[in-house]
Amino acid sequence: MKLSTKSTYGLRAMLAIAMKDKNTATSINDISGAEGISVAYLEQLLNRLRRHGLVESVRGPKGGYILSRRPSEITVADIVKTLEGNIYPVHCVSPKNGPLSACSRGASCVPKIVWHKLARAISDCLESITLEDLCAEAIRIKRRKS
Amino acid sequence: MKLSTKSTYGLRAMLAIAMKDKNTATSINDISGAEGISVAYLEQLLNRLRRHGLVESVRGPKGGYILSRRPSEITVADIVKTLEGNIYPVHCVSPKNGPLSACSRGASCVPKIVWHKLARAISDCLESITLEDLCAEAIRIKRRKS
DNA sequence: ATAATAGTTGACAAAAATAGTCAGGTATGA
DNA sequence: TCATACCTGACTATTTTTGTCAACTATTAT
Repeated sequence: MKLSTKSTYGLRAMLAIAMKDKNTATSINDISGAEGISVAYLEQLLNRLRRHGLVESVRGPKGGYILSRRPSEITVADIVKTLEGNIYPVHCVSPKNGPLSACSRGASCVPKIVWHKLARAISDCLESITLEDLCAEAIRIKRRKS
Repeated sequence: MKLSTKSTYGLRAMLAIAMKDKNTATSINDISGAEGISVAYLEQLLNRLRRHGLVESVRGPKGGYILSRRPSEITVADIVKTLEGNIYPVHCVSPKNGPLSACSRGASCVPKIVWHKLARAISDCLESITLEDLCAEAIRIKRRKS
């Protein structure tokens, strides 16, 4: 029941990009320096986020990444789903297994009730938090310090 | 963000034990046959559940396992915590890291807000479901079939 | 007693996932 | 045309998962 570093690093990277002016791209090098994550690993993560349409890249000098939607339109669930592959705690409740999520144990599988509830709880939680929320919190913390 | 088979198998085993009369022990062999899980692996899981006080063992012929508390007093969270080690999606929000869960990133770590909320959502969900609930559901399903 | 049943324990091992690294490539602006 | 910075795929070490196996201990029926 662990999230991998992909999600935690990915969220930190996305937050770093979101905190900048909309027109200013954030380079991997900047993120690496600020967050202490290796450049090569960040490349992998941001590439994935770009292919899933969460960020856009700007090449050349002064290049980097910008959000492809407004911070209020990007949820933590979007980021986690992209980087972990999916968000489901047990594969039998993944939508891939049909709309009624039938696994090999059939419809009378009682434990599946639990995993469905859990999947819903996780989904609801992560979908309720946007990058805008986190930016606001970051600004609040910064202000409190000064 | 995956639960291991330890949790899914473990819950099925616990449910099998809970479905039997309180005074009748359920052997690993029975569970293995009914659930299609290997005897050797079940031994590992039930041992852990016993050491954490969720089941008691009865040795010798007609032996097996019984619940050490009433089904209404055992939650899915108990089982998952025992078998996965803990229930926290990110180690930085584990209580081991102090009451305020300080990680190396300190108190001003904004992403931590997310992981705390997630940990709470998961915990609340799994703590709200008891073995009694699942037994009731199993009986309901069985009745519907006949 | 003793044989059969059934839990106890620790060590071992294959397979998969994680957490990166690395080399070489492409696009862009000064 | 050079420096910056993204792009891509392949590769690898480590850790976790998912078990297996062998030998042992306790209990009951005969």
